[in-house]
Amino acid sequence: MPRKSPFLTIGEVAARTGLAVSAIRYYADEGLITALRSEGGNRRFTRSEIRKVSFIAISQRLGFSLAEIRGQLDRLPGDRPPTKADWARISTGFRDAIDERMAQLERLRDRLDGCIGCGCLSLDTCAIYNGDDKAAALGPGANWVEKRESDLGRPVRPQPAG
Amino acid sequence: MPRKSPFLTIGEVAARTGLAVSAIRYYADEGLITALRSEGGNRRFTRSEIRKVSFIAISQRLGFSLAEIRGQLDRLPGDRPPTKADWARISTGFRDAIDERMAQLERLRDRLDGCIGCGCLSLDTCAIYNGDDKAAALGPGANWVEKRESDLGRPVRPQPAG
DNA sequence: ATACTTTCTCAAGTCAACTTGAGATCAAGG
DNA sequence: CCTTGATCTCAAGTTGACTTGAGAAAGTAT
Repeated sequence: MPRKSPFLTIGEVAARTGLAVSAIRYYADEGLITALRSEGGNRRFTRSEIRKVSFIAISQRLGFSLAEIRGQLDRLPGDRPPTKADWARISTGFRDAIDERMAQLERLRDRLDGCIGCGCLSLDTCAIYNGDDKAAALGPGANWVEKRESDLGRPVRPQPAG
Repeated sequence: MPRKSPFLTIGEVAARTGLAVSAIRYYADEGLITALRSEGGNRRFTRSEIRKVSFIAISQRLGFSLAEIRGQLDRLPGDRPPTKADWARISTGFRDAIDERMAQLERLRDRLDGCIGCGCLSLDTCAIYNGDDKAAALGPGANWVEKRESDLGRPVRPQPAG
């Protein structure tokens, strides 16, 4: 084990963050975090990189993709270690994102209440599916409120399971 | 185009739900929905299958995986078309799931407020990451509140961008 | 110097949820 | 019957976020 250096090995970063070594390597290769190199060529990380890894892990928990996370990390200074203020700014963005997601769910739930009443669950009329964030362009009205369920015609045979 | 039958072609199901034909086929192959067959071997769907497809699409919007959705769909009767009550029961499950997700986010947000204050974002101490739903087993305290950032030692060279 | 662990580089595999493509067949209007 | 468009099967490709494996080199304790 490496003794005493301001730099951390990939294994240490992995241990500190609880992630797999391969994940850390992946983030470094993707440029999400910065890896320096030892004389022998092994990756070495500054402590501030750990914070970035933490940021990545937490953001993923909130449902952000690595692409989105990259966008946030790009807002950090590239020439100096990020300060508390730098991180706080991004944390605030987090809070906003959470609030937004919650508001979305709340709208969804309200609409759902109506849906439980009507029991429709039809894509074209369902308020959940056709929220304000995405409107599917659909054909003429589908009638999920029982129109005529008789009129059997063509014979059928069950699908061979598989 | 098929004229007048209580059964729908895969293309009609796709058009009604706004999904791709390949997606419908995939769901049928996976057994999430039931496909009957025409004499010639083409898939034929009852109207209630559309509702299932809608259910799948909506559930995915709420962040459920197909595996979870399958679990819900399995609760529907296999021998008869689902009634309004059957669907309402599942819709209620929806509502509960949304409420749960919202509660999770709310806890997250409250914890985040503390984090913005401390500016930590450290995986082992961060309240967001170490929520009540998952506790990472980590080593002895990582000190992200600046311990000693001096003591440079081993030389390093930047990683070849790639 | 030896032994042992860690890390390295690639390449390839995994999983979910589908999509795409090839070549053949079905269905329906004229 | 013929033509056109919809479907069929089966295999393989796609994307995101990694993991796994092989074989070699680095790093550290003794």
